[in-house]
Amino acid sequence: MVSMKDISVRCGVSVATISKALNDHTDIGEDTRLHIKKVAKEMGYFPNSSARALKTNRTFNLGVLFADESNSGLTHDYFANVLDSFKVTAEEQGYDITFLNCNKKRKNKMSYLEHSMYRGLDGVVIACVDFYDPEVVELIESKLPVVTIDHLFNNRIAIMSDNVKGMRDLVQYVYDQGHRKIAYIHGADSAVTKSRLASFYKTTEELGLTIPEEYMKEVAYRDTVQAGIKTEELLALKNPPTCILYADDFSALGGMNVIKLKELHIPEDVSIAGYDGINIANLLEPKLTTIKQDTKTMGKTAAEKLISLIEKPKSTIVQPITIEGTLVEGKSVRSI
Amino acid sequence: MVSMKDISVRCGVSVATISKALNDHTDIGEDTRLHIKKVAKEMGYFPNSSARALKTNRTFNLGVLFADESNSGLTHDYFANVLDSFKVTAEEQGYDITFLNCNKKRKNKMSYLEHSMYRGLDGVVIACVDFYDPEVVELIESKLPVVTIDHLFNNRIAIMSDNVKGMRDLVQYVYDQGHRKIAYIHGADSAVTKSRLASFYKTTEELGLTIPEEYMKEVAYRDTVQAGIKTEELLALKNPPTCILYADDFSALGGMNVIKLKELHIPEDVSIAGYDGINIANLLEPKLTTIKQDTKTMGKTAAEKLISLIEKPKSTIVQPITIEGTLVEGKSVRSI
DNA sequence: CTAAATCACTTAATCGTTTTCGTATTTTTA
DNA sequence: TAAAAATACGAAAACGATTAAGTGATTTAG
Repeated sequence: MVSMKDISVRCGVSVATISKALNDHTDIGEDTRLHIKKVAKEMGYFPNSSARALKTNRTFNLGVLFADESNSGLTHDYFANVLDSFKVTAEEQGYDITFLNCNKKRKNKMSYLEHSMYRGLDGVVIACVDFYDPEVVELIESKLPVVTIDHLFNNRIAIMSDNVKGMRDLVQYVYDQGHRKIAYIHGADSAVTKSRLASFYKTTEELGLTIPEEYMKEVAYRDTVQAGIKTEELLALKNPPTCILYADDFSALGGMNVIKLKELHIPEDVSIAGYDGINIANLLEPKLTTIKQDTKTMGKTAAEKLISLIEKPKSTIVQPITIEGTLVEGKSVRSI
Repeated sequence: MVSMKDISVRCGVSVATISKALNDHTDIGEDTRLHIKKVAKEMGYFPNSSARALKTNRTFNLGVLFADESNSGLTHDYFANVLDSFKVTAEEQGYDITFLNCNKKRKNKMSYLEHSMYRGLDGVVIACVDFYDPEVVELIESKLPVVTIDHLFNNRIAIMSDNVKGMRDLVQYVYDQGHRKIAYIHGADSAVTKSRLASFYKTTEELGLTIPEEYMKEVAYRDTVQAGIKTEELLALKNPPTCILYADDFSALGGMNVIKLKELHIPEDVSIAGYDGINIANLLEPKLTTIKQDTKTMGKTAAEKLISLIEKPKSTIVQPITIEGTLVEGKSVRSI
C-alpha cells in the first residue's frame, strides 16, 4: 500500500502538506495541491481507513442490527429489501456497512454497544429485533447515533411504515369491493401488529361494520402452518367470512394453500389479502392483493437520517418519519 | 472508551505489560496477568480495532462481494442464505463482515481491490457476480485471500454447489417416475448453467433418451415471464413433454402460473421441477419438486476456508470443494 | 560462590493519518 | 518604507495498540 509518506518523498514536501492537499485544506498553494493530487492518483494512493479512524474517531462505517431470533434477517424478504436500499444510499455517501448482530457463540462476546465501540461505528440502524432486549436498550440509551425501523423510542429517529394508513386502505378497498364479513388473521405482540390491529378496528368501526370475535385470529408472523389452521377454522364457521386478511404475505400463502386443498377457489369462494408486498406476491395464482411497503424509501430514509445525525447532529430533528405503502390490487379479492 | 493507557495507570504498570497480559504473551507474571485481566474486565475494556489494525495489518473483517447487476444479491434467496451461513460462521471465529460491492455512484469510486485495501480486509468471498468483470479479475489476481462461490478459478478456492450430481439426481428421479419426454428450460451463460446443462445431456444420454431440440429452451435466471412464455411454447408442441425442468424455482413458478391459466393441472397434465430449493418452493401448490442446494454448508465452508487461508496460508490446500444438494420430493412430478 | 540464564517488566519505536503551532516568505497597509 | 497581515509550508505530537530490544532482579548451573 502506498502511503502519504511515499507521496511526500516523491513530491519533496512533508506528509502534513500531503494530508492538507488531499483533504482540501485552505493553507496550501493551489499548484502544489494540484500536483500532489495528481501524483497521488498516479501512485494509486488510497487512505488507510484504520489510521484515519484512529486519529479522527470516524470510520465511515455504519452498523446494522437486523437480528431475528432464529436467523439474521437477511433471509427475511421485507428487511432484506430495506437493508438493500439502506446500503445503496449509505454507499453513495461514502459509508460502508457492517453487521452488528451476532450469534451468541461469538468469541469474546460483546454487547451490541461494545461491539459498536470496538469497531468505532459512526452510527447504527436497528430493525427486526426484540426491542426490549437489554442489549438493544443499552444501544438506544447510548450516545451513539441510532435510527430505528418500525419501532418508536422517544429519543430516537424512527422510520415507520405507515401501518395505520395501509390497513385502512386495505379494509376500505375490501369494503368497496362489497365485502362486509371480513376476518383478520393478525400477528402477535409487536408494535407493528398493534398499529395494524387498531387501524383494522377503527376502520371497520367507521364503516359501520361489527366484526364478530370469531373472525379475529392470532398467529405468529410468517407462520404459514398456523395461518393455514386458522383459515380452516374460519371456513368451518357456520357464518364464514367472505374475505380473510392476513398478517403478512407468507401467512396469506399458507391460507391460500389450505383453501385450494379444500377445493375452494380464490376469489370466487373466498377472498384473501396479505400485507408486505413481498416479491412473490404477484407471482402467485391468483395474484395476491396486498399492501406493498415502500422498502426502498424506508431504507433510503433511514440511511439519510442516520448520516445526517452523524454529520450534523445539532440541526437534525429527532422525530419519527412515516413512510406510506401502496395497495397492490391483485386478483385475490373479488367484487361482490 | 477505556484504553490500555487507562488500565496501565490503574494497575501501575506500563501499557506494554497490559498488552502482553491481555494477549497472553509468556513473559508476564501469572498473578499480574490475572490481575490485569480482571481490572480490564471491570473497566469494560475492549480493544480499539482501528489501532490494532494499524499496527498488525489485521482487521478481522471479511469482505463480501455479492453483486447482482441490478441489486445487491441481498434480495436473492439463494445467496442471502449462503451469506447468512457465511456470516454466522465468520462471527463465531471473531470476524465481522463488510460489503464490498458498491454501486457506481459512490463518492471516490474505488475498485473492489482498492476498497479492500482501504478497509484492510483480511479476505474476501465472491459470489453472484460477473466473474469476467475486470475489477473482479483484479481481485482474483491479487495477493488477497479469496474464496469464490459457484465459479472456479485455477488459483483460488472455490465452493461449488454440485450441479452435476444435482441435475443427474433430478433427471434420474423424473425418469424413475416414468417420464421419457423431458424438457429443460435452462439458464443462460453462467458456469452453473453449463454444468447443469452438461449433466442434463449426459444423464439423459446414459438413460438412452433422445431429447429433441425443441424441448430445450433458454431463459435468463429467475425470469418468470420468459419462463412462462417458453412453457407455453412447449405446451403448444404437437408432441409436448410430460415433464418440464426449470432453471430455478422462480422460473418454475412462472411456468406453473402459465400452466394453471391454461386450465391444466400439475402434475396430472404436466409435471414440473425446479432447482435451488428456495423457501417458498414447499409452500407452493402443489409443492414443488426441486433440488435444494445446501446453502448452509456452502456458507459455512466458504467462511472456514477463507479464514484458514488467512490464518494458515501455508497449510491450506487450494482446490475446489463441492457441496451436494438434495432432492426435495414435492407433488409436482407425477408417476406415470 | 560466581557467571550465566531466566523472569518480569519497561522503554521506545512504529503503524498512517490528522492537526496544532510555529516560521519563513511574500504581500498588503499606513 | 517599516510594520502588519496573509500565505504556504514544516515539525512534531497524538490517536491506541504491538513488539523488539533492553534492564534489573532473581534463580540456576558449574
